[in-house]
Amino acid sequence: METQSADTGAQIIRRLLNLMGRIHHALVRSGANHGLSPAQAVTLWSLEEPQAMKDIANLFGCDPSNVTGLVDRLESQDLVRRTSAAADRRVKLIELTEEGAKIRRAVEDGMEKGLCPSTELSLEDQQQLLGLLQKIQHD
Amino acid sequence: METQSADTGAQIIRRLLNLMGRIHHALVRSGANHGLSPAQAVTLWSLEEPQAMKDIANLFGCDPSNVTGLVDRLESQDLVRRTSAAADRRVKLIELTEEGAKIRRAVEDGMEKGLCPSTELSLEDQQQLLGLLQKIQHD
DNA sequence: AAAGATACTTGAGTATGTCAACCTTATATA
DNA sequence: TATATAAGGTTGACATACTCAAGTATCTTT
Repeated sequence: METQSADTGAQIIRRLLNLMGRIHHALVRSGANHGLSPAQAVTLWSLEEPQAMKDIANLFGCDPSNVTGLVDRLESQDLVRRTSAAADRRVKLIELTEEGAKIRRAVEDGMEKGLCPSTELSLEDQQQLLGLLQKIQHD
Repeated sequence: METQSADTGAQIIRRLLNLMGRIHHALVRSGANHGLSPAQAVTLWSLEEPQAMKDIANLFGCDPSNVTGLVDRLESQDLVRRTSAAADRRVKLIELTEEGAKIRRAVEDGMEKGLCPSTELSLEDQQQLLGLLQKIQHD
């Protein structure tokens, strides 16, 4: 029983890693169609809501100075804008420009076209999958 | 109905992207515990079986020349070895050394500890999830 | 007000990635 | 058979992505 459970867990991780590769690939590829590097595509993706630099760094698990460069390059393409937070002037909020939001939507569309569990699963299966994923992410 | 399905699909993608972040994070973090950079951890991970350079490039969706550098650095740490394929002498097969295999196993263990759907789902739910993931990956 | 923490930037250095040009080996076509 | 064409890898030049240590500006604590 114990070993069976561990086995299933390992298989799930393997499957998820594989799936992760496909999703990441779809995101990067769709971003590339709009002139984005992989890191830029991921950054833009995470900016549905404005975020502080430190939150982005935290999300990516990288050094804050790395985010400085990332945002610099996105800003020089007018996809993103730094604004100072009123409450704490140390904080810089990063938000999409109109152009950035447009590209983000285009990337999102491209992803759904390139990779669509919906097309591969019945509606029932989709809802079951969603339910299980929600259970995992109860944090 | 149509829109409900599209909605579910979008939610699934969002959940999976979130989960993807966690898994990738766990892999990178576990790799870092063994002195591996993110790209090196992913590369080692994909070498359960020996792979040709071009297969790795294809898997990562990157330029072949990039793989040259990756493998160079792994080889200089004695984690990986280039061997010529007998059938086609253009091809170079990359395989783990004993040391490389050891670290790969350690990384795998670390990942399962750091991130374990098994601990968050009942055995039934795990098997259901595995079944759904298998349906998605019928390729 | 002084000391310490937090958010971000800068500069130096490495790793990761692309592209174009090249060498070697296979394969196709004449 | 010869010759062209393609495929797998490497190299060199360059942009990007990353880390670390040090620095600036702004809170927060005492």
